Amino acid sequence: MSTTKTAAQSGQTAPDEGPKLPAHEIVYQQLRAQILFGELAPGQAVTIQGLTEALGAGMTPVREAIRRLISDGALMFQGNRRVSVPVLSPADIDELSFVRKTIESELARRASLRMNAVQIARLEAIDIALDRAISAGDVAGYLVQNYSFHSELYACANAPIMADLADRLWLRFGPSLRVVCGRFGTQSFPDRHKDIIEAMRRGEPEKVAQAMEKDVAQGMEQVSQGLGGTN
Amino acid sequence: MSTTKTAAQSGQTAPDEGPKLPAHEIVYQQLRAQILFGELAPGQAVTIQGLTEALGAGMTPVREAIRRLISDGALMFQGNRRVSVPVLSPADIDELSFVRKTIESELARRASLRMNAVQIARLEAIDIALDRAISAGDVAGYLVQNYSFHSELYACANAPIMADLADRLWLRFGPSLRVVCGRFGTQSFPDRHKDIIEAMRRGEPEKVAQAMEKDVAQGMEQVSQGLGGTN
DNA sequence: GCCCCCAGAATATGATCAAATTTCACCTTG
DNA sequence: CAAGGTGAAATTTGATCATATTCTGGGGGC
Repeated sequence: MSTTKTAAQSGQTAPDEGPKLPAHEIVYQQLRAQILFGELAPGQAVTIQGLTEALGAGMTPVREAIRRLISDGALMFQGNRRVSVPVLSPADIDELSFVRKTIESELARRASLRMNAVQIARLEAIDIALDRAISAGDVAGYLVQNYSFHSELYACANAPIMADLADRLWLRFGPSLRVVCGRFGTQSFPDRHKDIIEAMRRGEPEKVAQAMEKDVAQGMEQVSQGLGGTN
Repeated sequence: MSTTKTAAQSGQTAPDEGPKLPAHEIVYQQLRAQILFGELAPGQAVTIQGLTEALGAGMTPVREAIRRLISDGALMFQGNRRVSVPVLSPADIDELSFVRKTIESELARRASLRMNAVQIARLEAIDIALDRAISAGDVAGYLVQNYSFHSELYACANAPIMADLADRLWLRFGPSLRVVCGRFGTQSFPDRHKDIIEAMRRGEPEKVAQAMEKDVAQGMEQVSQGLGGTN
């Protein structure tokens, strides 16, 4: 009768990594990061068994994570039980560009109506880190900081559905963006993030939205150009 | 709708029956239809084991289907491992309305540039069936035909990403739409579908897009009004 | 060159483990 | 004495794993 687990959860405040979140969630986050930041190339095949040993996880969590990512558009169900990273066509990029421009500019508009000085400062800090990554030619760092900038901004918009949609869209062009940056580097940006921050400090939501639309348009244009040659 | 079990091993006499699609896909489609057409109410709890016996399927297919639907926004992961049908807040409806207006009007515009007379006729046939359902007070039929109208239209737009997004959005307000229709009936529509078809025959994409935007706005307004009282 | 057979991977099942909510008895309190 | 709250046990439900089955694709034999 005294065989109950007494030693397990005594006062441990657990320096352990998250014992709280389930395995399929961890696998999902890991795969998501790999796709967002370009560790998986467009067209690359993804197998369940490959991931089970690569991530040291069981089969069921990997299966569920893959299902979610397929639903996100981050992975593609190539008919015959095969799963791969999607390759973007020019038409796909065109669609993504349209949707991103409308949704993300609206998110930026809404965020600008709610952000306080502290939040804007945090955004600026991310942008500075982004500049450092560009100067250093750190492609991975650039991708991470660029995503952080947008993600942090959208988190302030108080619009969970649109923020979720925007997040999903990033998963679709993450691999391709990585390819383009690896091919041509990270320069060639007249940084619109500065415009966004400036307009935010002035309290001009329309200017913020316009700057965001330009930022998105530039980004998608770069992807379009970069993929035009080959692929 | 008592879905009898053992839909998996249908006889080999019918080659159409579906020996090709896996079980988790079937479960996904069934659940998707139940959500879209309001067999599940907002706020209702969804359990894995409940679905396994209700649909006569195994546990793994049900789990994967639920993951996909959570990713679609059709189901909600209520923190402590519980899954339920989301309840829409007014802010949610506002977001959905904005996104639907932009995406679906663009889809309608693109579709109108590509549709031929046969496709338009098919659309009109759906709209006639829709009118019949309204006249008969057939709420389920109304929901099905209304979805068919939009779905068929978007399938002609040659824009898979946006069509996919639109489909996902429908899953979010399907249950609430059902509640509203069950509460107030299906009348009160000055039918914008007629305007869409008319503008399409005339070859006026902008008119088509505008009519679609109004149709969406009316629909979301109705949901907003209908949910205002309770819930 | 075509067909059959085999290997490998994905799908599906059931069992087992862990967690959370619920139930219910017992104690405290008005 | 009755009513309400607290705590642990029990049931319900979700998560994970090991295993069996099925399907796809390719290679060898005819």
